[in-house]
Formats: sequence, structure tokens, C-alpha cells
Amino acid sequence: MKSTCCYHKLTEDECKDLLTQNGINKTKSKISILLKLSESKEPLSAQQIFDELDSCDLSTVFRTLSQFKEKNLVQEVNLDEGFLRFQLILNDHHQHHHHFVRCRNCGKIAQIENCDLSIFEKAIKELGFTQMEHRLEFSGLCSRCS
Amino acid sequence: MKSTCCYHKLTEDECKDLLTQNGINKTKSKISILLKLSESKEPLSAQQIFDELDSCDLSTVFRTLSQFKEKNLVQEVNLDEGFLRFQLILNDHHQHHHHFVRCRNCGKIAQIENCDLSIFEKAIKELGFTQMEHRLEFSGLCSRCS
DNA sequence: GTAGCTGCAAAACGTTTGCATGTGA
DNA sequence: TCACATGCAAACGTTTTGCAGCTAC
Repeated sequence: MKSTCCYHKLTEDECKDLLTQNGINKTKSKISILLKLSESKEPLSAQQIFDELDSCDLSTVFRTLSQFKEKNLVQEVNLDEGFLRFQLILNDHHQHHHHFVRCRNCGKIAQIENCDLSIFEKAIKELGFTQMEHRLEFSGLCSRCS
Repeated sequence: MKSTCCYHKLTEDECKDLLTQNGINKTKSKISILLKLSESKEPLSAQQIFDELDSCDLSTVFRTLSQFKEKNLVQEVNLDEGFLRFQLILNDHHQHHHHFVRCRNCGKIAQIENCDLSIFEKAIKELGFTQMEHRLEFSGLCSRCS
């Protein structure tokens, strides 16, 4: 199975550096949330992060993720599951877009590289829209489930 | 402004026929929900439908939409607003996909025709996935807001 | 008559917020 | 010191559910 393009487990020191660079206080919660996100090959929900941390309130997880999002450290991922997932953005040069395939049966998530939606963006400009952002997600059955 | 591809206001009789064809009881609620959906040029939320109907519980709206979805009469539209919208599917030959642009400022919604995502589907097949479905949505600023 | 539909109320779910206390720089 | 971060509890908005009564067929 192809690995995701920007999976990179951070050390605690790297987490601290990242927080400093983004002007965020280096608290126990923020460091461990950052660490969890970096350890995961797929985007995590707030609940998932909460479940894997020993002592940290769910509201703190949400507040922290919201702050990370503001600082462009994470992107929200909506896979139509009824909740949002969050994925670390490490190389933030250019706009960063990840697209996912999710198995409708087992929930397995894979990532799709290379996203050229210029055809659509042209059509949308004709509708008078500017400053476009997009969301592209797939679902299907993974090799094990199909 | 370009009109949407399959907007078609139904008559009450057409609604009744559609329900009969799909083996759904012709109740007052179901007819009026179907009518509302057909009158709208953009996908409606359950709340919006509820607000525009005189006497019909919100739970009935949800239950009805859920039934319509099972019968492939409507598709869910997720524009990352924190709730789902529902759009009538009238011409159900082939898989039906609509994609939307939503103005991040005023919420105005427009529809995008022609959806060729074959490039991605090839990449995804290589990941071992089959029976693909996709979701593609854009946001931006409409001509009035940009 | 019976399966299916409805309204009402309550719950469930993910998420956000207010507030008093605690912590990092 | 003081802005910022946290835990707790309560609220929020969307959606689901249980139940008793009603309606379509």
C-alpha cells in the first residue's frame, strides 16, 4: 500500500519548535496533540485524539485544533462521517490540498496525490466566482472489502 | 446567472406520480416536501423545508428525506455548513452527480456541470479501490462579494 | 385491518462556550 | 505579572429515536 505523501512522525523537540515558530505556547496538551497528529497516517478526529491522550479535556482538543487550523498547521478533512478529521500540514509552501478515498465498508482511508482541478476552476470563474477553494473526496471499497 | 441543469418545478400530480412510482405513500407531508424541493434552484436543508411548510414536524422532514434518499429521489449535498442539504434527482439515468460552488461570504450556491474525474479514478483504482463515488465541492466569492 | 406515517418529546451526536482556576514566558 | 490555556459543565445546532395515535391503501 502506497504511503501518504507527508507522513512524518515528529520528535517532541520538533513539536516544540513548530509551536514556537507559530507563536503558540508550548503546553503539555498542545505538544501531545501535535505529536499524535504526526504519528497518524490518516487524519484524526478530535474524539480519536482525545481517546489516545491520558489527561486532556475534549474541549481542549477542539480548541487546540481550532488554533492549529488558524495557524495553518492542520487542515480539516470532511469525509461525510458526521464529524471532522484533522490532518497535519508540514510542508506549507503553496496551498496544501489533500484528497482522500475512504472505504465505505471498513473506513480505511487512503490519500490521493496530484490534484489538478483547473478544468473546473475555469468553469467556475465563468460563473463569476473568485478566490476558489475546493473539496474533493472519494469513497469506494478497498481491496480487502471489494 | 446560469440556471441549474435539472431545475423543474413539479405539479402536485407529478409529485403524486413520482411517489407512486417509488412505492411511497402519498401523504400530505411527502407531497409538499417533494414540491418544495422541486421549486428550489438550490439544495435545501431539512430546516429550510420545515420553515416553509405550514404543518409538518421537523422529524417528519428528516424521515421523509431519508426515505427519498433510499429511493434515490434525492441526493445529499454537504457544503461544510454544519448541516446537510438535499437536492431532488429527477433524471436518474446513470449515476447522478452535482457539484456546487458556494460563496464563502453570502452563501450563494451555484451548480457546476460536467464532472470528469476520470484522472483521479484511475489513480484511485491503483490504490486498490473499486465502486467509487466522489464528492467535489468548491467555495469562493461570488461576483457580488468579491 | 394493517403497514406505514405522523407529532411530540426526549435523546444523541459533534462541537462550542462561559467561567473559574492554573500555567507558560 | 498577565495573557493565554485548561477542566468542567452547560449549551448549542443538527439529526435520530421511542412511542402513542393517526392515515393511506
